Amino acid sequence: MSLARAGALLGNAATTSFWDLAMAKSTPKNDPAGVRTRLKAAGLRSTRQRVALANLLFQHGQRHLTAESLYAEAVEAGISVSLATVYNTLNQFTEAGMLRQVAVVAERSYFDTNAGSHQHFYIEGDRTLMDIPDDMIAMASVPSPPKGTAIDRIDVVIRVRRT
Amino acid sequence: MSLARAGALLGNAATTSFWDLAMAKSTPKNDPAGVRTRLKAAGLRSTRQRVALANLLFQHGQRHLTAESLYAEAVEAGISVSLATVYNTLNQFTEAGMLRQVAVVAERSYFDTNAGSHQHFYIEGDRTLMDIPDDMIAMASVPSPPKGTAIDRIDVVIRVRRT
DNA sequence: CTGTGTGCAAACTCTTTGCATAAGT
DNA sequence: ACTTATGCAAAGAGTTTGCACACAG
Repeated sequence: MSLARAGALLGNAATTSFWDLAMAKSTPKNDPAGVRTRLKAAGLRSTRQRVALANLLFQHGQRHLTAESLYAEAVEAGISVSLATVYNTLNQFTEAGMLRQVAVVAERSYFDTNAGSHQHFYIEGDRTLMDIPDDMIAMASVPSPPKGTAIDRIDVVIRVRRT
Repeated sequence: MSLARAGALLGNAATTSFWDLAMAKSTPKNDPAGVRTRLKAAGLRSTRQRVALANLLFQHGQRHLTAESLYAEAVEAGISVSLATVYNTLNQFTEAGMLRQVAVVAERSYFDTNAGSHQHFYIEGDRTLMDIPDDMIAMASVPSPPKGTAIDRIDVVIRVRRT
């Protein structure tokens, strides 16, 4: 497999986030963030909670979060929403391709507002994720998948600790 | 970063498993598997349960398992052990470097009897892990870690699905 | 003997679900 | 109106912990 192809699999091609798409498309007057438009496109009703959470997620520009952290943010922002709804919403957004779920540690699910294929640093002491700039990582060779299977995606997590 | 160095970080150097070490070292008469010797080296008492589990883990040659699957195996084999002890033992072995914990999905912890640095396929439908042969994967470039941190290890999971 | 390991059940964390109520289209 | 989403609490998975008893060194 060529390096170019391997690079593409790791997301070295420019990634387009949900947010970029939303902004590039129509932004009606009462939908400054384009969130309602985007929800409709995903077949999701624009409920108060979903719009509020989507705004928190994509407007505020936070990139990595857990259900608990988003819930805390919502409470902080005075949004009336239950933790269960936060979980449901994160799962629906993930299913709709607006978020990406990242497995780094067993005890917690991380969601990334950049749904494009890209890779992560995980800072062990901080329980924090950081994006790895696309042009800074590439695979030299990618193994062929086991017979009868096709590659869905490649996840690279570089675990670092404070020195 | 050179390719050679990047390769090493991905575990392209020959990896030596706990089992190989145990076999290479002393194998006393009443310890055909070398497990008791190895436990002592790790500062762990050779209790009936630990020896039995270690034998299941390293003698039988199973590579990837969860706490539940090891517990099921133990019950099957007629070993009297509790699920809590299986969890404790897996964690102790991991801490001692005899096992490696792999994060692939949020809902389950996988343990790998190959504690050396190497990478994995994850077959999504099957919830199954497969090792990637060391010489089949390499990074072309590895980003420098964030300031004030050092790379602990790099995990690559290639998610595949059946076609 | 002495101290560590084990078993059990209960606790805990994270996440999902059931059902009545609320709200979007 | 009609249907889907929400909130709450309860259930559920996976994992850890506390304490009395068992056992290895």
